[in-house]
Amino acid sequence: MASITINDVAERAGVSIKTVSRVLNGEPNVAEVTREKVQAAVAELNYRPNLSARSLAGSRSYLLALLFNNPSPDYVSSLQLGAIRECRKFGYHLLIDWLEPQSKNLEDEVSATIRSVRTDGYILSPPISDNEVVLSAIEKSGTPYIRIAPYRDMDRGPYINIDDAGAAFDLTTQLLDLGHREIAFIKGHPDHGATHLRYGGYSAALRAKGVPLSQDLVKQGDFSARSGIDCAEELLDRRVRPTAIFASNDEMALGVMLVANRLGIHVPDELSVCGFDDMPVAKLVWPQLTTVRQPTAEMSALAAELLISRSPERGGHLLDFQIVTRGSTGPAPRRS
Amino acid sequence: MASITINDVAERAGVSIKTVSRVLNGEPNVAEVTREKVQAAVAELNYRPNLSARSLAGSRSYLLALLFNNPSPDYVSSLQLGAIRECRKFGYHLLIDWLEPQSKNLEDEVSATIRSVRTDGYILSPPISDNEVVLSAIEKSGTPYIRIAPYRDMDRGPYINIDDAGAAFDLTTQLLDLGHREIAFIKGHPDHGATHLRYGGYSAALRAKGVPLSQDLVKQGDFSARSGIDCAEELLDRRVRPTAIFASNDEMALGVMLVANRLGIHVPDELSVCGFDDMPVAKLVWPQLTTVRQPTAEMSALAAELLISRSPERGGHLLDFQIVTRGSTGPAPRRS
DNA sequence: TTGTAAGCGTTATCAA
DNA sequence: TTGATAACGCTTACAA
Repeated sequence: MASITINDVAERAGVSIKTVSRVLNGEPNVAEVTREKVQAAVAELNYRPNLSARSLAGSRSYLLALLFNNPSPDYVSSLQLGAIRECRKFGYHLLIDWLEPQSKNLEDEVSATIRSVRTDGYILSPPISDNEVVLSAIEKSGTPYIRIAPYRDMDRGPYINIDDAGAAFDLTTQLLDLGHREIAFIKGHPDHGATHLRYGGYSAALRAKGVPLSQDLVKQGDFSARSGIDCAEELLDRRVRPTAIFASNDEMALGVMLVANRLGIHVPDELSVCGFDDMPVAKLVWPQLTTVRQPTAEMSALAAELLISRSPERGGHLLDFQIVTRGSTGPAPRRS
Repeated sequence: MASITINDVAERAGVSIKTVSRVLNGEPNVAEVTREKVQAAVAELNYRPNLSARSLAGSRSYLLALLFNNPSPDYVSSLQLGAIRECRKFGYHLLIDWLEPQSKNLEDEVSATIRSVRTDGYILSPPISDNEVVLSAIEKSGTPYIRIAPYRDMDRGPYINIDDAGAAFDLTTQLLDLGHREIAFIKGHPDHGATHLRYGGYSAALRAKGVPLSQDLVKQGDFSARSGIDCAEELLDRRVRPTAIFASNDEMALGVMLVANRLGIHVPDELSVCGFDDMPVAKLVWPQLTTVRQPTAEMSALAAELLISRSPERGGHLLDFQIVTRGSTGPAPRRS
């Protein structure tokens, strides 16, 4: 049970522990022969350095933390996988925590965590990316962090996002080009930056084509399928229906599809529907959803990579999105 | 930036660091006055013990790890939340890792992780719960572990599950009582214990009522909605259809509902559908799914609690399930 | 290029 | 009931 330590390796290789440490950390100024001897000893003993000891003695903990509070398991899960994959590449491990923004002692919880477990960095996913309490607690600790898809204070620190507004603009324009004029929009949760950016893109596209924006066609959802259902019911259960509904994420679009189905409204002949995110659910519904693919896992992987390489420079990393046209959108029906 | 250590607390309280340590760990033999003095100092300085130091010096790391490889983000996410909640109660933190069972160097990956980051315990979720390589690697390290919903070697160590077979038996019986005789079954991924147990319950129920089990009505899925769609197509796209389909999880049941929808088959009048798990998706489809509710988050919370309290005794903890009857099941249609 | 010695912030040992 | 003092397994100065 007694585990193998750096001393065992040093002894076996016939060098000092400092030299073993050098090899382990890829430091320069080690003779090639010595390096090989040490590596051989490490391999023979199947030695793994103890994380706690490393963390206590040195300046890195080989731990990253992902903070989230997001109603979409698909989205979070995708972020987790991207981060885990990247962590593994570099011998890092991922710690996760669910934060409750409306918790009264959020500040305490966060700062207690920060000071007891010193991770090498935090990945903040929306809506935590814009949470002032969390941000300032982390900043106070001096720990590096990266925000995924933030909305405010863009020059506050490093972040990763896609051009949410541009994507919504493009998709809306595509609907307009198909002849749609009554395009409804279902907004996401107000705490998420994407909500505002996507809505901005939608309204800009209408404006660009000179189509008036009617508040009757804009509904407030919260990114959950449930809210998509509720909003769709309001939008579709009336005399004059929109010819298209742009739900600002796929889960809400699923809700729309379910309602359309139930009401016997044919998609896309009578109603075009599109979503955002290209989550697995987009390919399950029939017809499959026209949506925007964003590289979720790549975003968190990049975040992890930046934190691990210790080069998270202030400023943004903009990744590419892609409009994915599937069967749920089509030409606007002619009004009788 | 220099963080507050146990020395600062000791100085402020006018005691030795050992005494502070005693108070921190709730050890006996500390005078009440002393205890209060120390607690006051801790509060004033807002001191938090350093995890790495604790882990290095002592026998606990205040870290738990959840291992998974599961196609259902809903399920995994629910397990994570249960574990996180419980961890927070006791000042623990949760580390997660995605394992690839078919990876050639799985053994290495697991044992490397185990020996570099010494967690106080592992929570194994299906299908990892039955992975021999992972199990023996953990056992070799002497780290406690708890299996969620395992299938084999039940007396190998502690585990937590529900009576999957019993639940499937009850639900199948309910369908039989509604008059169904042609009840199709969609199996889950073969690596998951639940797959075999649920199928066992289904067939036992048929046997109990003297209804012959037809292999034509049993399809092999993998717990993904996609596979539910594929199996449903095979089952429904034929002259003589089953009158009910029991999908062994909700995601596959969603697939079935989508296909039925597409084919214009009315649920539940022409076809009864039921699922298993009572995931959020069960309430999204229309009609809502009849399913089995299992306390996923409670299962992982219990696992965490047992590991933290260091009392994971060999043997099982059986939690209650509940049949949830909703609109997707009804009396069998009369054959013309 | 290599090694010695001093921490890092806790818990464990053992004596007072 | 308390407190010196020695680990724990590493990294970081600083020498050699």
